[in-house]
Amino acid sequence: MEQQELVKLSDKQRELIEKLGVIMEKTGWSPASSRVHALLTVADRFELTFDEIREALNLSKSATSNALSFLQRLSVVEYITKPGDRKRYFRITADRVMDHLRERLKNIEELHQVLKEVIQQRTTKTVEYNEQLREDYSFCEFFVQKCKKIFQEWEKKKS
Amino acid sequence: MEQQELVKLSDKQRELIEKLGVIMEKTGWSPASSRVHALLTVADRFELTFDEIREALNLSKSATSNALSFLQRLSVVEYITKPGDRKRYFRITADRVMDHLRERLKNIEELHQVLKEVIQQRTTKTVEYNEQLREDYSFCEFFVQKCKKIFQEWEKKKS
DNA sequence: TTTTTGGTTCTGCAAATTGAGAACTAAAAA
DNA sequence: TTTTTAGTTCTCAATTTGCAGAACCAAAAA
Repeated sequence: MEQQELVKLSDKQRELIEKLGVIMEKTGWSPASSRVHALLTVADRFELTFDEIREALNLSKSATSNALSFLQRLSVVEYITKPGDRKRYFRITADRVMDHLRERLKNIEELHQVLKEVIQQRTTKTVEYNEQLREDYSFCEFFVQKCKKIFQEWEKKKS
Repeated sequence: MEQQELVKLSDKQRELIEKLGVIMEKTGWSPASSRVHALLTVADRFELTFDEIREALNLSKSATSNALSFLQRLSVVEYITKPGDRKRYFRITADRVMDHLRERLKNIEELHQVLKEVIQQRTTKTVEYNEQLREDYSFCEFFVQKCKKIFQEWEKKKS
């Protein structure tokens, strides 16, 4: 019979949750997922239980559960357990920013792939425009390759 | 009294419009905007009038108008006019891929900025996690800086 | 074996988004 | 001056999304 859990948040923390939340919403996450992620990022304890999260953000169980599944599917959040404790402790996965960017790079790789097909099927009459497209295509390639290098370089730097 | 305009699209072109469309929807564009953009990318003529666009995609005037305004606001699409012709000819703006990526980089810069605030307000008790956050922060910085270099390098390469 | 805990899934509603169709507008043409 | 053209804006209906609340479930505790 445990007493009421509580995650105390300062005004500054609440403000940061909103700011971070909006940034992640812009990348396509739902409001609830964005805020759960933000809460785990700013809270004083960085491992929070399901109920602590839902209480701190005033979410329903379903919203909390769905947000957590979503974030876990993206490998942005993981959970640990503690011996003799049935609860899960959710926390931000390390390296999440880099992984997130890697994920977004995939979108550009998709674009690159489709641009190739577009170029292949284009009429040869629009010479200048085709040149433009080829340039976009090469740029995608260049960019993706360079980004991968950036990731590698960073990993080397860390080790 | 001009005859019916027509933008002929092959099956392959229609397929590519859908593929490209989905990719752009993933970045947050509406279905209609994504398809207008895709049409302008794959059509044999790369400058199309309002009515050609709406007819080729079976859109309403309002959907066409809104999609075009949206794309013009992003500077992804522009229009030209021809002497003695009242119609506007819409087309894809050059360098759109790079500009699009630049735009997305801003999101990371925002994240970088907020991470700084998060770090400043964090309890000093979660030593390891704070280290992780600082690393994310530095990585953002590293990445943004490197990306800007990539853009510069590409521009130099072109000229 | 029943109850409690920690969460997931289902149902349904409210709000936001999207786009159709009609009304509108400004400029050019007749 | 009226009509036509080229496009914009308004209104509304149809989806879509996001989440609350309730029902549900499996494992542990009682």
